Order: sequence, then structure tokens, then C-alpha cells
Amino acid sequence: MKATYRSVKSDILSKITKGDWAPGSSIPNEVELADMYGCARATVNRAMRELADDGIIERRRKAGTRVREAPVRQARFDIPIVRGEIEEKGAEYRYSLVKSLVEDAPDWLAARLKLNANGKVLHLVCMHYADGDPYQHEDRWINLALLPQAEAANFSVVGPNEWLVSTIPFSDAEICFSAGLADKKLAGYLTCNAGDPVFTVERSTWWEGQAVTYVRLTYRPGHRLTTRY
Amino acid sequence: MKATYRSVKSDILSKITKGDWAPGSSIPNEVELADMYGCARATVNRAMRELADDGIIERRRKAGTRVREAPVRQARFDIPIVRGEIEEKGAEYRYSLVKSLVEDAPDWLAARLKLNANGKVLHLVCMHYADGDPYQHEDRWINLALLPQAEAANFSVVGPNEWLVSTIPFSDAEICFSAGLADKKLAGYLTCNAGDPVFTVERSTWWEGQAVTYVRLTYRPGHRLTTRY
DNA sequence: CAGTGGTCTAGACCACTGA
DNA sequence: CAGTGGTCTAGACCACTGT
Repeated sequence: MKATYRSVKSDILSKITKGDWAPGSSIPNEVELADMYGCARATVNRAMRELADDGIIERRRKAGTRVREAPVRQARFDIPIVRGEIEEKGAEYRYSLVKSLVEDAPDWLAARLKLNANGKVLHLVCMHYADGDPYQHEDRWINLALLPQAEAANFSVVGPNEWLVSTIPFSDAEICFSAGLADKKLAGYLTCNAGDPVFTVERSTWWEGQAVTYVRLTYRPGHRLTTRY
Repeated sequence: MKATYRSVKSDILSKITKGDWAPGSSIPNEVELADMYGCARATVNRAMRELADDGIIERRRKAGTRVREAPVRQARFDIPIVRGEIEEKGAEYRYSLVKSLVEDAPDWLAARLKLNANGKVLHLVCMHYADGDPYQHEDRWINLALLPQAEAANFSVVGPNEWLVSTIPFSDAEICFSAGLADKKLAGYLTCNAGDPVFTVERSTWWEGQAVTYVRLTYRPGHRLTTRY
């Protein structure tokens, strides 16, 4: 019966949930714990590091480790690619391009993306359907200064998200959730009523400091984003 | 010039973002990388493990490590305690208890929380204010079968969230975001108009398999939940 | 079966920071 | 200054899982 970092982690966690180690109180140091569990210090270290990442405990050199008073619990959401999100539900995915137009970046967009000058952007409007029903409306702007090849891409076949992922694999992003109202136009796309509450996701992405794209995704009424932690 | 796990991690990441290692392609194994960077295998392992946690790469025994095709990007949200959320903005926090009543658990609640029988629950309604303005409306049910002492607690002084955290430090939770409409009653509490779109957070929590509480938090119109990743 | 990642060890040195 | 966590090492064995 040797202690693994998992067993150490779960034992410490249960000591905390059971109240043996109360919030705010301090926990034995790594050497002592390694001794208690009969394992190497590195094993305890990994267990404790993960607990700290999870926001359960707080560690400081010299001061030691304490159980957090106000647990900073974090939830992790998978940021889904629409196609996968729909197909995972066992529904058939369909995509359609509604509009594609080169524009000057409006001021609000330049501000959002921290664009230097009001350059050209490609404005795309798309719809995503699940089993034929409207699922998500996509309103997207792509920075043509960074991605001039976007103008030549055929977005009626490949969705802009998938195109972007394969063009710029990884980037920094800011994501923002809010509640909005469907206006008449949106209600038309989503086949709902104007005035219906809609869940909106906005995402801005940058690559090496340069704006890539800003997108506003609006889900059909009733959409929920769920996770466990 | 020795390689730390951070330097290894960021070097690998940049090789991926720069396109040296394309999505879907496979990465040298740990021993080779350790050799390349002139460090121990454990160092490479930690770098790679974190990249895998971040959803950048995918690792399988024997098959090796590959760059993910469809990056499962994840966003982490801090699940805030209202008080902290408000005070962090430099605003003054005020709390008030609107209603406190022992009820039989309605069916929908029993279903949500997987309650065995329709037991007694404590139904609380509270308001949270920032600088005197309505910030969040809280509609909460606490399982009295698990927490009979809740009935005796004085929730006009301590908010139920803070009380719960100090009573049951850690628990499993399901959290759910959605968009809703303010009804007349809610509009009154939040001093907005009926029909305004409101951002809603629902959270159910369990402790060792038993239902603890279900809460529906409704933010004043315009609220946004933002994060970076 | 053999290659790859998963984990553990015992020891070491370092970096930070509270007393 | 001294205690605690942060990280690295060199080596070992194990657990999975493609081939």
C-alpha cells in the first residue's frame, strides 16, 4: 500500500471537507506530510500543487500552506466549435453563409480589437443549424490587414471558425457572456420572436499582439451553458 | 543556460503557434526532447503535462504526443462570491434578506437536486447591492434534511453563501448560464423594466452525494461575464 | 511485445519571504 | 536568517496500448 499523488490529494481534500483542517487553518508542511504518508516529498508536492491550482489551498514560501477561507472556485468551460457541439448531441450539422462583405472597421470594432487604424475587415454573417433548426447566429469580423487571404477564402463551404483554426492555430482570446434581446432581424434568423432573451457569446482573438477576429455568437432562445466543478 | 519546465513549455508552444509543429502532427517523445533541451525527462514531462491540461496537445501511451487538430480550448472562470465581486470593483457592498421561509421542496427542485423525497427546504430570497444600486438577486433553496441548522441561522446578517461556505467548505457543483427575461417582480427588485434581458446563473451543489442547495442568481441588466484564455 | 507516457524516489539547490 | 515551497535530476519501475 504505497501512497500515490492521487491518494495523497484525495486524502488531504477529505480532511478539508470533513473539517479536520478548517478554512484558514494551516496544513503540515511537505516534509511532514511526506513522512505521514510514507512517500517522497515530490509526491506530496504534486498533490498540493494541484490542490492549489484548484483553488482549495493557498501556498506561500516560508508561511506554509493554508486552507483557503473563501474558496476561489473555478469552473472550466470547453469553448466549443459549433459543429462539434451540435454533432455531439447527435444532431445533424448544417452551415450556411448569409453575408460576406469587405468593410472599413467601424470605430467600436477598432476599439474592441485595439486596431491601430481603421483598416479593412471582412464582415461575415453565418447561420448554424442542428437537424435543420436554427441553432446559432454568427456575426464575425476578420482583420484583413493580418489575414488578407481571408478575402479569397470560400466561406460558403468552410465555416470561418474552422478556417481560422487551421490558419492561425493558437491565439490569445477574450471571451464574454451576456444576455441580450433578439431584435427583429435576429428573430428572423433564429425563428423566434423579437424580444426573446438570447444568450450571447462575444470573443475577440489576437495573435502575437495583432487583432485576428471579433465574433458575436447568438444562440437560439433557451440555450444553456453548463459545466461541473 | 539550463532549461526550466517553463522555458520548455513556452518553446514547445511557440513551435506550435509558429507552425513548425502543425496540428495533427506528432511531437518528439519525452526522451528526445529532454535530450534536445539538455534537461531531465521529468522536466519535459511537466511541460508536456501542462500543455495537455491546457488542451494544446494530446498524449497517449505508446502512440506518443500530437498537436490537437481541433484545439479544445477551455476558459476558466472564477466563480465569484458576490461580496468579493463587488468589493473588487471598488464599490460598497450591501446585502439584504428579503424572504425566508420553510417549504416543502417543489417537484422541479427535487428533480434538479436529485432529492429522494419531497423534504423540507429553506427558501431564501436576498438582494445584493453595489454602492446602493441593485446588483444581484438571489433565489435560494437549502436542503434542511442535510442542514437542519440552517433554520436557526440568522441570514439577515450573514449571506447564505458565506454561511454555507463556512458550514460545508467544499462540494460538487453544477453551474449553468443562461439568458432570461426580468418579470415584473424581478424588475422591481433590480430596478429595471419588465422584459429586460437578464443574465442568470444557476448552481446546484452536493456534498458527498447529498443535495446541499440550489440557487438562481440574476444579475441586473447589462451584466457581463468575461475572461481570457 | 515493445515503445511511450505516468509516476515515484532520494537527494539537491534555489527563491522567496516571514519573523 | 532560517523555514517553506519551487524546481531539477538521474534513475527506476509500471501501465497502457499500438503493432
